[in-house]
Amino acid sequence: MRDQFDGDQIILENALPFLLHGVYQRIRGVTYREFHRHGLEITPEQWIVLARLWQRDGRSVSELSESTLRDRPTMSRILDSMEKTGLVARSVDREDARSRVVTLTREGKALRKKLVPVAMELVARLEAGIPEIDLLTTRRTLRRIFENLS
Amino acid sequence: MRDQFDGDQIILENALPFLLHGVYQRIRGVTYREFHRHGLEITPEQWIVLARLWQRDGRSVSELSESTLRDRPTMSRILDSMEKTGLVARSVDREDARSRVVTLTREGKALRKKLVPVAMELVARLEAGIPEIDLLTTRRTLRRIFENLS
DNA sequence: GCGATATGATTGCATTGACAACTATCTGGG
DNA sequence: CCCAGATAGTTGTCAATGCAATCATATCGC
Repeated sequence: MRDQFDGDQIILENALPFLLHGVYQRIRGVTYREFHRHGLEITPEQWIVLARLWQRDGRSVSELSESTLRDRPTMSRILDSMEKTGLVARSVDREDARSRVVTLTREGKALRKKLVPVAMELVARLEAGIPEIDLLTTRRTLRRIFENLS
Repeated sequence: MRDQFDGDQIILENALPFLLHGVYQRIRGVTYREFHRHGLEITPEQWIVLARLWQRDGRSVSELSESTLRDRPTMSRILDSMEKTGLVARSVDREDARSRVVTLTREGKALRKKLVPVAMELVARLEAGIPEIDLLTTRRTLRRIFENLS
């Protein structure tokens, strides 16, 4: 606390929200450019959706929304663009006509082999030289912050 | 690494980029609503700009862009909205006609007394129950990741 | 002093994202 | 069986963001 506020003077450099935003933006930018450098016309947000569908294909929009931490309207539009570029298809759920089943196209499935190695390289790069214990502490702390704000 | 990829199976829950995004989104949302709950019609991004100007008033758009980790077009537009709501004013720099000097209005200055306590409450809430040492490790790790991607 | 180049700022375009409103469909109480 | 309320999804609006392009002004080399 005292490292982020000195009286009513604000020390942004030490503020976790500021750091988190900066680090995430940088990760996102590097990821985006790395995908495109490999000729993969995909955004990091679409990559998350693909990752979920590779785990288990045929999910609803709501389920994708929750499991990727995006709200439903956002997921709906991410799927719009993925449908337009031919990565996924939406069809009406036979058991509930309100619901849509999102499935990977052949192309969406095929991307896995290309994207996963790029993602692994990126993770290796961003974690380089950081002790495993610090990474564990960071994850635990981030999860705790998340819960604190629930 | 192995906690995020199991073969070519992806475990999003352990992926730092995924965690960072989720935590930041939640912080941003809570901050936004907390400001508005107090009748402060301000976005978290505008709050960062104000914090910088409270430290030292009269900065250029570029300087604000760099010190808040936003790109220049983004800063330009954040300033548009802040100018519209009367928080800041832009004027031409006397020493360099390309440059604009951004200054706080009376209202922009006055917000400090209201916003800082709300921000301090938020920081206390998000850090609640987390050992100081873990917060330090987390900050150090985030900075290291940031540098790794430079 | 002039032209090439660099820099500061803005604008255009597309995506992500929050929130509210709306449509379609389902489910439960009577 | 029908209506009220809940749920799934989409659309509208607005702000934040990235990238490319543009415009104005400065600066550097000759």
